[in-house]
Amino acid sequence: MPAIQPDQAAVAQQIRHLQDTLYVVNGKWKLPILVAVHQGTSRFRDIQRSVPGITTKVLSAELKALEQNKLVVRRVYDTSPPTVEYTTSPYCATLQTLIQEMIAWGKNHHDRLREE
Amino acid sequence: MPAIQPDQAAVAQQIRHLQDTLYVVNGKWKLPILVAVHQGTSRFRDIQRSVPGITTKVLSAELKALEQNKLVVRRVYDTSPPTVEYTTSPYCATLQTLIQEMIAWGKNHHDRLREE
DNA sequence: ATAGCTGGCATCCTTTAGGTAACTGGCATC
DNA sequence: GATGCCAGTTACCTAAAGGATGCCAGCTAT
Repeated sequence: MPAIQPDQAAVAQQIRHLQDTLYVVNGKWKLPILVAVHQGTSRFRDIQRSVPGITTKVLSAELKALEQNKLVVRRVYDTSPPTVEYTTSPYCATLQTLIQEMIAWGKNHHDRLREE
Repeated sequence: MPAIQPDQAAVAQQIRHLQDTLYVVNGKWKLPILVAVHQGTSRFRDIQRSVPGITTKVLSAELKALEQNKLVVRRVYDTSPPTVEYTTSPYCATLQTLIQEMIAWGKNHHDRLREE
C-alpha cells in the first residue's frame, strides 16, 4: 500500500480551512458591509449609502447572514418609530487583520495595474 | 455647501480597495487552487485531485482567470506528449499572507463552532 | 490490442447570487 | 393631505457560477 503523504494531507487540510473561511465571507458584499459597520455606520440606510451599489434586498439578506455567523449584532430599540442598530460583534474583530490585508492588497493591485 | 467628510471618504476608498481584491480572488475555487499550485502541484490532473470536488471545466476556467491576473504561469513543454506545468508567479507571493490569514481564521472558526 | 493516462474542450443543465421594482405602516415634515 | 424617511419584504427576473457527462489525440504500460 502507498505511504500516506503528509504534505498532501496538510495541504488538503489547509484548503479545507480556507473553504471554511470562504463560506463565511464569500460574495461581493459581506466584507464591504463589515467595513462600513465596523467603522461605526449602524443604521440600515446609512449602511446602504456607505456600500455603493447595494440594494435593500441584498443588504437585508447579507446582514441576516452576518448576524447568523455572529459577526454583526442587530438591536431594535423600542422607540417610535423603532430604531434598528447594527454593530460588529467582538468576534468580528478577529477578521480585522484579514480585512486590512485585503484592503492593502487591493490598493497595491490597483496601483500596479495603473502602471502598465 | 456641506463639508466634505474625510472619514466617510476614507471608508469609501477602503471599500473600493476591498472590492478590487474581491474581484480577483472571489469565488469558491481561486484561492484553493492557488494554495495547491503554490505548494508545488503543477500538473492539471494533480491540481484537480488536490482541490476536492472541482471539475475539469471549472478548473480550466479558473486557471485561465488566474493566468490573466498574473497569479499563475502556464508553461507548455514541447515533449511528447506535451507537458503543461502551472506555477505561481512571484506576484502571487504577495497574496500569501492573506491566504495564510484566511487559513488560520478558518481553522479557528471551525474549532469555535465545534465548541458550541 | 486494450486499457489508462495526459490536458483539456463541448454541450447541456441546475443552482445561486444578485438586480429591479413595487409596496408596507408608522411617523415627521412641509 | 401630499411627500418623504425609515427598515425592511415580496415577487419576479437575469446572469453567472458551477456541475455532469462525454469526447479527443497521443502516448505508455500490460
